[in-house]
Amino acid sequence: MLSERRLEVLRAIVQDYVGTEEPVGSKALTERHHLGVSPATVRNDMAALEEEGFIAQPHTSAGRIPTDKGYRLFVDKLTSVKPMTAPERRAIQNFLGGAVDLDDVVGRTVRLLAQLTRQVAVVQYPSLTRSTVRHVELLSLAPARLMLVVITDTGRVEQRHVDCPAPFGESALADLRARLNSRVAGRRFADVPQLVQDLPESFEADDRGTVSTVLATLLETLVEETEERLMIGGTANLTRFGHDFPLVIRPVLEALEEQVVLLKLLGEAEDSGMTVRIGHENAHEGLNSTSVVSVGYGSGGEAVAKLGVVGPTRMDYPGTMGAVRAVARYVGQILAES
Amino acid sequence: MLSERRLEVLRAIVQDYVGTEEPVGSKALTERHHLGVSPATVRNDMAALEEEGFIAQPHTSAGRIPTDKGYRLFVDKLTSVKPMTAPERRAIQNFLGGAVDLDDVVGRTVRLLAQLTRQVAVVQYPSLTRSTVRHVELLSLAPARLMLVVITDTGRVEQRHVDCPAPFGESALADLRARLNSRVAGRRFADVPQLVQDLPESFEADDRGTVSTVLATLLETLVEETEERLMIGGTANLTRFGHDFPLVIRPVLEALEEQVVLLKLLGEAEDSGMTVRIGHENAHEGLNSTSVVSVGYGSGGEAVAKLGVVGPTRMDYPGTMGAVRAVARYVGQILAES
DNA sequence: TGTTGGCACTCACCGCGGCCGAGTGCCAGC
DNA sequence: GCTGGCACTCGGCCGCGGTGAGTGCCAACA
Repeated sequence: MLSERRLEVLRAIVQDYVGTEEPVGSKALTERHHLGVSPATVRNDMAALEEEGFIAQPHTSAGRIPTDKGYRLFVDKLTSVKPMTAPERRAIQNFLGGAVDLDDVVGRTVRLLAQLTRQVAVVQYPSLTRSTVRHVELLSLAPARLMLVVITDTGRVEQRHVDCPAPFGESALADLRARLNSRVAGRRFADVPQLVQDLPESFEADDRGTVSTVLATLLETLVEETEERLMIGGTANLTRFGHDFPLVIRPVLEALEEQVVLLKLLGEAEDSGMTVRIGHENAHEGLNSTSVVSVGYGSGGEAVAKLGVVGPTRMDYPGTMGAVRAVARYVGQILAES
Repeated sequence: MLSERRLEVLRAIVQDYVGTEEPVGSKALTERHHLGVSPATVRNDMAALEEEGFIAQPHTSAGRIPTDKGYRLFVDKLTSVKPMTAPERRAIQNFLGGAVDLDDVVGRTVRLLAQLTRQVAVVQYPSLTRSTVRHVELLSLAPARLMLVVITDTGRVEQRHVDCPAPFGESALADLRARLNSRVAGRRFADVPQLVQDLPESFEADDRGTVSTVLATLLETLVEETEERLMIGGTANLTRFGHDFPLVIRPVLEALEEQVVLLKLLGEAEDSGMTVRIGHENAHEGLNSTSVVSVGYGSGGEAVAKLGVVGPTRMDYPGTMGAVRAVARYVGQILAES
């Protein structure tokens, strides 16, 4: 086990490196922190920390920088989330309070988070898994072509075209529309599949193909609708990455463009509580030199979606975690109110 | 006026510089292009071109690079749009053809354009104002509460609640729905107001209030929902900007995050035909070292929105313009079909 | 055993100077 | 008006040594 002082040294190294972006040496450490020991002692401690893999030196004769493992220990044991100041909290509330609709809430949240943390912000739209179907509408566009419109209780409207295997009469259409609505209206998305399962059987043999096609499209729509969307912002902050950034920034930009990657990233985080993934802890290769701080947010006690930031592993963890937590809390409040 | 050969020299300089990203000298020019004259002659021509401000030299003893003015002349007079090859066109069609809804069309278009041009792609959602109405749907939510859904030919769906002054029967609803659609379906938004003007008169006195309310809401939707949205992609391509890119990339990223800036950018372009804005021709300062190639697209002959790419002034103009034009054309087709 | 001062060593960084070569402008000749 | 020749410029590329921050090791000390 590492002694108390050695942990203190690690903490000091992390703090200095995050601040200066340069490898930190033993002498500088003793000067900037009152550790009460001489540089020589610190050197011994550093050697031990390096032995354990918490820090590394980029060149033989240079200072040390924290490794992913070092940051991990720092985040887990050596620091605590830095709370926002009262003015900051007020500013957050004011800014988010001005939102007019869901898109606006998410948009403002992204901008706010990017500004507060000076990093790339990612906000997932609230999950719609608990939404219900308000109405399903079927329109005939051509003899064998229908339009399916699904309206949810959250006011969302989704629309799809359906190419029928066979022409479908107006009366059959009206029939299907009526039966469909009587079954699914007011029901939760998740329940729709079994509610409509046996519907084709009650139709004429000629029409069953079309009915099945319509149902398949409906189910597909619901699945897609519950699929999570997200918004990102603050990509300009990537330019603050460091000197070697041309090489680093590209895979990050590429990863950020792949919503799938980001959704997986957020999905891997814990449902409740804040998650910090550091460097190589991120499964995606392009994000190996970044850290992701994420947390769930929701209108009630339960998280309906997640938000977070992506930044260099060399980031101000306490401050970032504080900002992420605070923003998540206030977004939850706003959602609960609206 | 510049002689024919001097224009040829300018064209060669642009082509070489775009390819190599390095200042091009007189000797290299004569070697790579069969101009039929010696380097000395080319030097004279270059001096003249520099005098006129079409090219410049970064250092006293280096080759020349085109200025914004040089690129402008190149685009206007010295080149033509490079058409896509047949396989490319097929690939575009296949890729866009797989889209399931408007969001998907726009998303695919952005990805496609970014990939084809290897630059940042910007696609504006079809504007409502220039669209036509495909269908208006009315649903009864409660005795005196309706839902109005407007579906446009571009696949966009807008939805509103209507609180009626008086209860409205199902038959009257069906009647209104039918008459409304027979009048406005297929018509442009702009024409809707006079088309429905006298509609209330043909209803029972009791229902006129509701009909008027519905119509008011419909008109309001058409007017109010002109909010333009857009999608961008391919920001990872910004890393191909050049060596000095850390300084250049940041304002570009910042500009791209401001949708207002981009909308203004596209708005400034001509409504029909392709627009190329080179370097300082862009009003926004952050985009002074980029060129923007944009074009309108639409389901019919008329443009309903714009799309384009943002890249370094040193870009392959013929190729980029070809790709932008081709994508716009096929997106228009897809929208018309769906 | 842990801490400290001393000391030799390493090596990235910086500034200097010289060389090289691509590219230029000018000019006289065809 | 084109061409070859020529002197000149100057950015980029070594190779050089000096500098200094930082290290590891060791002997001495509490």
